[in-house]
Amino acid sequence: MSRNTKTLSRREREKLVHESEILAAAERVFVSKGFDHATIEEIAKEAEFSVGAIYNFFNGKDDLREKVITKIIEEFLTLFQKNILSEQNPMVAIEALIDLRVSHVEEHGAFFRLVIASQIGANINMENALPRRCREMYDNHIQDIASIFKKAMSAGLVRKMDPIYAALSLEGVINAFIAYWNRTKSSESVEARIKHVRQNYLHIILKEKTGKRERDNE
Amino acid sequence: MSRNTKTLSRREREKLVHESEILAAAERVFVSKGFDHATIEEIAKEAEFSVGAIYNFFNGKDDLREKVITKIIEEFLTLFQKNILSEQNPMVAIEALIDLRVSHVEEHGAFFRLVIASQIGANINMENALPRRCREMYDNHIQDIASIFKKAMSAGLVRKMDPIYAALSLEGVINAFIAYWNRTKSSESVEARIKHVRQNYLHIILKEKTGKRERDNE
Amino acid sequence: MSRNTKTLSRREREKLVHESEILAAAERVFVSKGFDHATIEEIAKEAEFSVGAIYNFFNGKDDLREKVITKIIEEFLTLFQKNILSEQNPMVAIEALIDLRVSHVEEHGAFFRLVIASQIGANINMENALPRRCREMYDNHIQDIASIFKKAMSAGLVRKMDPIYAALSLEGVINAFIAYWNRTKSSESVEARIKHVRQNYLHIILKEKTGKRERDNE
Amino acid sequence: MSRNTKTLSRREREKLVHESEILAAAERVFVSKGFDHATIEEIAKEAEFSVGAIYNFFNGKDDLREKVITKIIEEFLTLFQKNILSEQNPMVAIEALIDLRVSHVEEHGAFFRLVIASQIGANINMENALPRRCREMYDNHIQDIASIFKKAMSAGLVRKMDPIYAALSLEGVINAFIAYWNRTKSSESVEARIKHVRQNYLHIILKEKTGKRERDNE
DNA sequence: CATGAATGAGGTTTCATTCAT
DNA sequence: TATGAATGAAACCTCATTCAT
Repeated sequence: MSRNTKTLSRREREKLVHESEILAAAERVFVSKGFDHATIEEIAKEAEFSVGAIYNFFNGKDDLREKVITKIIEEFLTLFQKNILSEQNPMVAIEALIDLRVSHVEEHGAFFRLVIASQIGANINMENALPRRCREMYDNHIQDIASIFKKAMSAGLVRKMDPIYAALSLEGVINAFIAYWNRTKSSESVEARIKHVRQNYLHIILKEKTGKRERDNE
Repeated sequence: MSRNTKTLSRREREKLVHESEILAAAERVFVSKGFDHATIEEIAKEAEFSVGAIYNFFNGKDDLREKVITKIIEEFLTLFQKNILSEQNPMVAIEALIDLRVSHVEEHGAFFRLVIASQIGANINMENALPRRCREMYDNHIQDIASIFKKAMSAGLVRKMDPIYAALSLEGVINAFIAYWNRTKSSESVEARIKHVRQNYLHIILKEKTGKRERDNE
Repeated sequence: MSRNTKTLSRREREKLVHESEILAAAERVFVSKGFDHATIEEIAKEAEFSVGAIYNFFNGKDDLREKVITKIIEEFLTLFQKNILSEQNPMVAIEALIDLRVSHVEEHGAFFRLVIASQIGANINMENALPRRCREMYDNHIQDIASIFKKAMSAGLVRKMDPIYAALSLEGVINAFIAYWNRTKSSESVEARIKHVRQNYLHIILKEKTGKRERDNE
Repeated sequence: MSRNTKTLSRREREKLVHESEILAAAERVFVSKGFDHATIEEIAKEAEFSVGAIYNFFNGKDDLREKVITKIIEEFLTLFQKNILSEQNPMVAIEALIDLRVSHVEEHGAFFRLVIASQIGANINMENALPRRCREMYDNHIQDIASIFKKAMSAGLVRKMDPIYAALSLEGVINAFIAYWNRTKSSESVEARIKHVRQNYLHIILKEKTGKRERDNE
């Protein structure tokens, strides 16, 4: 904390670089093979390190798995906090969130696949579960979204409902759409996908004022 | 077909019973451990059979996995076709579907955990994927839900949108809620849960006629 | 011994028939799969009996193996004793032996494949070896052939050499030729094959009298 | 090719040594137990490695089996090509071949037992068969022997016959003798054995010139 | 006797982890 | 630190044999 990146020795800097190279390689392998079918050897090959090197940086496969998940979530949440939480206008924030989620999954399929899939398996057994810290971060994230919705409801922009469920709904809808696009191997652009979310979910929950929205959909 | 159940010999009948006992045991183990962490030995123990017996019924672990998933999906879809598809009134059908999904997951957590988790992992690699047949069945199921929505839209009961996305939304919302309840280890009753889905999603997509709906929510 | 086939009860007669059906089925499976890759289940299926039935007739796979080998050898030796040993003229006997060996392998590939292959593996370890009794029978057989050669040598028909090695040579040459025909999937007639043995081995060991033999070869 | 043995690192050199140690151990176990009764565990123990190590070098038992056979054949054929094929005088070459075969089997029983047994079992089913490459090598080997015989025949040293069958005969005779010595647990010296082959087969096929040969035999 | 489902010992194979160099 | 060969526990799977019906 007190020492920033600039004060790190070459050794320390290289170590960080190597660590993140391994994490990136592990992510690729995890995503393509699934956690349990990924092997350390393959990760090592992908990272262009030796098997032993992996163990110099991480305490085994499980640790690697947790760190990969944590890294992906943290990256997403950093973007979320920077771009969405800071936004004052709740509707703009919600639109930006949809944007972020859809494009993030596009260039970073791992988030959806690993994190959400892990979360679904959560509370099954320890081995498959998300790291506790990630679950907490994710719960906070849902709370954050909920508070955006609350603000939008207070402003009369969105129909009244339990903000938590509103947040969950948005998550669920986006996940279902993404799964559908994956399943059908759809090749729509990110923009087209975002439009689908807007027209088929977001507009629905908006408070109608003029009936304009509905015409918009057609 | 020409020989119905009554004409099966005791041997044949017992074999069918044993097969379904093994499937049930495998489902329990798969659900509690996840596919990859479940072992044939544990499944055998759970089923109160020997390891070898499992292999008299199924062609290895992967076959067992596919058969379990298929069985669960088929059971769900049978209920769906019997109780929901036959329903003429689209709104009643949608309510019944929510009912079915929430209560099915309650007493049969496997559906959600295994099937949905598999589906999400689908298109990653073959080993984790849903059997092709199940994917087709699931896609048909989505189409069925979509056609219910279409009917509801034609009747002016639900806001206009792409019926496929409406179906996906419903799926996604229910999944997200269920995941949330799992995560928070919520112990709400099935009725309470169904009510959440109604108030926080279903009512939203209904076409407002009198403004009655919104008052309902509070 | 004192009761011949005619005095056997239907039960006993059927038992013998079944036993020999199983032996024949086992031979077919052993020949096509090799001893170790043959399974009792497959033999049972081939014999159109249940697995359990096999065990009513034989004391397990190993017993079955020994009985199959013994049966094949005995059948061959019965033919040998009837057709060759009784022959007074040694050259006729030798020709007849070549005839028998080549045509026997043709219609009964098992002899060559199982017995000879077993014999080669002999004295390696008990499990692969020929049953002791078969080895003794085979050794006697070699002695019998040797005595035919001895007679032929005494009569000045065949060049002088150790009769045992002469017998072994004949066996070896025939085996090598058969292996070659198998390898090249030759489809020559039995007659052509017999002619090969005559021209390329038998004529060679004959004592030349007139030089006629050699012209014969071309 | 560009890096010769001398440029291999210690690691690489050790790996090659270990690989050949495993091959040698596997050969010993295969020879004493037969392919199907040999276990990886026993091979590992014999090689003084762990079970897993075997799999670092070979792709399973079958691969190991093929590599062992290939190695033995190649070693034999290398000796054959160096010592026999280069020999100009065909009679010297044939004598040297008998020498090589008899002494090779003596100190390397594997050649006879594994390779010949495999070859005999060949065309039964894939699992027992020789690797295709070995079969081709063996066929070439037979051709090589045949061409030596052809030369000897052209030189008027050996009676005229089909050179291929002459080669096969030599193989068959040697194999039959070896099998006999195995069966009778003969403890004759290599020299004595070679003499048997000469007197009881080789001399027979020589073209008589002076009648000297025949006197030689007695 | 006939049946064939059930058994479980024994084999094969994988792969996370260690450790000497 | 980096390497990658070696390890061995743990999983999968087969099939000879048994035994209740």
